[in-house]
Amino acid sequence: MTGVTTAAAEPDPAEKPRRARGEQTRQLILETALRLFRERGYTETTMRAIAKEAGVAVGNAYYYFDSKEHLIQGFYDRNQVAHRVAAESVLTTEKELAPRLRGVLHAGIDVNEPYHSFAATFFKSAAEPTSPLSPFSKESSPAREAAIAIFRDVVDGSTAKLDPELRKELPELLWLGWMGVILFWVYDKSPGQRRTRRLIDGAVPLIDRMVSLSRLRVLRPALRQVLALIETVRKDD
Amino acid sequence: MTGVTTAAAEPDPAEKPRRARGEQTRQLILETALRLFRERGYTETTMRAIAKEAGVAVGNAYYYFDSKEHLIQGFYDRNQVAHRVAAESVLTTEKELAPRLRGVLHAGIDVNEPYHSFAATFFKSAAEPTSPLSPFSKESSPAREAAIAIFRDVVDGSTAKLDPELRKELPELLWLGWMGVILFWVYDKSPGQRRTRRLIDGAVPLIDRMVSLSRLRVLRPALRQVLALIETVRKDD
DNA sequence: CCCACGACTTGAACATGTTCAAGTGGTGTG
DNA sequence: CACACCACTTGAACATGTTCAAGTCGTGGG
Repeated sequence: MTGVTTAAAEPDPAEKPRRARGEQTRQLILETALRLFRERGYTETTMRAIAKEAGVAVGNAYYYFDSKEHLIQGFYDRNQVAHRVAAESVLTTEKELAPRLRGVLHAGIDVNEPYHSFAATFFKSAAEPTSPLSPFSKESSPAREAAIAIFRDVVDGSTAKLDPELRKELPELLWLGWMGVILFWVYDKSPGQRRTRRLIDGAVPLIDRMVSLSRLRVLRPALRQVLALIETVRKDD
Repeated sequence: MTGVTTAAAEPDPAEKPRRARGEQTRQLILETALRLFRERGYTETTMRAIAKEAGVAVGNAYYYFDSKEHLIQGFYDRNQVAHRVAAESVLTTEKELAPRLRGVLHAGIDVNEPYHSFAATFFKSAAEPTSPLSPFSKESSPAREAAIAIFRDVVDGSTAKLDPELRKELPELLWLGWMGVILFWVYDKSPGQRRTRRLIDGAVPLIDRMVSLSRLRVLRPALRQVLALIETVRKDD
């Protein structure tokens, strides 16, 4: 917008011949910001505080990040990677669909747990459809794809037998469900967010059962109907 | 919070002995704000502009509304009532579950349609869990109950035969689904939001079918499982 | 070696949501 | 009728995200 460095960030190091110094400052600002967010919360952390703490001018932060919200993207990306790592062990150990899914979901909550108190605060940023932080936005596309890939792994690495059509759609559906869990989690005020844990433990067997049932003859038309709906809705414009 | 008039608003006229003048000013400010929101969008409308246009001081707006976001609650309540009215005709005409539900959902979109462009802008306000504007918040409880009541009407006024347990839970589940539709609608950039219409037309028969199927013996355990999950998750803390 | 370019940095200025101490005026009471 | 109370109103002051014109400085080309 302002002819300034795009927010594409880390996963794209082959852009302009960025001098090393610049990247260093960028990281410094990001680190500082995330630390302050963790320590004081998102709203309570002012851009001035971030700049001061990082030892730069406030305008400098805006040279690297289009807005305060854009700093969250860093958090976003980081957690995505952490989720992948945390899910690793279950995905190599378990072979059945249910425990694989359960493990991945719990791992996701584990990873986010330390940030629950302020995740809620900046969650609103992600909710705005026009925001680049929205999980459905173009800018979030890489992170989204990476997240969906985890669920593809959950499905493909499992022994579950299922309709090929469903198999194709399931990862994205599970990701959507995961978004729902996150939404629930953000609103969850129970101690340790145990309601979210209960939700996961209750929903996984249910999903597992429904996936099994979907092979029943009586349910065949229903399944086709579901898949047709997805198809219809997905078509843009 | 500031010992100031609570935001309970219109549905509670039997509060403090509010002088007529006050209520008048309150309405004036609200009308002006909603008009400007519609004309220029939410973000582009400044509190100063609202005050100026309404011919009052900016501080006066804050005497009646705790924040700019609180002005949205007015919009919220109003649309709730409009939805009820718009749904009336289908609910008296149709007797089958599917068309009743379909009619109510389409009516809801109809009512919101004129505000789509800026609904997205302030949607973020509603998304923040701590915000009184959240559909799950205590403050939204009356509006939420009213909305659920519509869906209770959809179910109870229909000829559909269903498990009594499910019957009890269905209205709230349908409301939750409605929230999902709204979420989809907010993100829907297709012309006239036709994808949302397609979603409704596709999902309603599906729900109808699933409700019917739920009476099948094979699916009995699955239904029980669903209901048990709801029960478990609902328990606070 | 010098210079020009452009990446990088600065901090004051700006826009806007919000607060607050100081009124203003109508009304019920002595 | 005068007074005190209190609902209501005011606008300047404040906090904070964001912008921008003006630097600073290292580096590659002449």
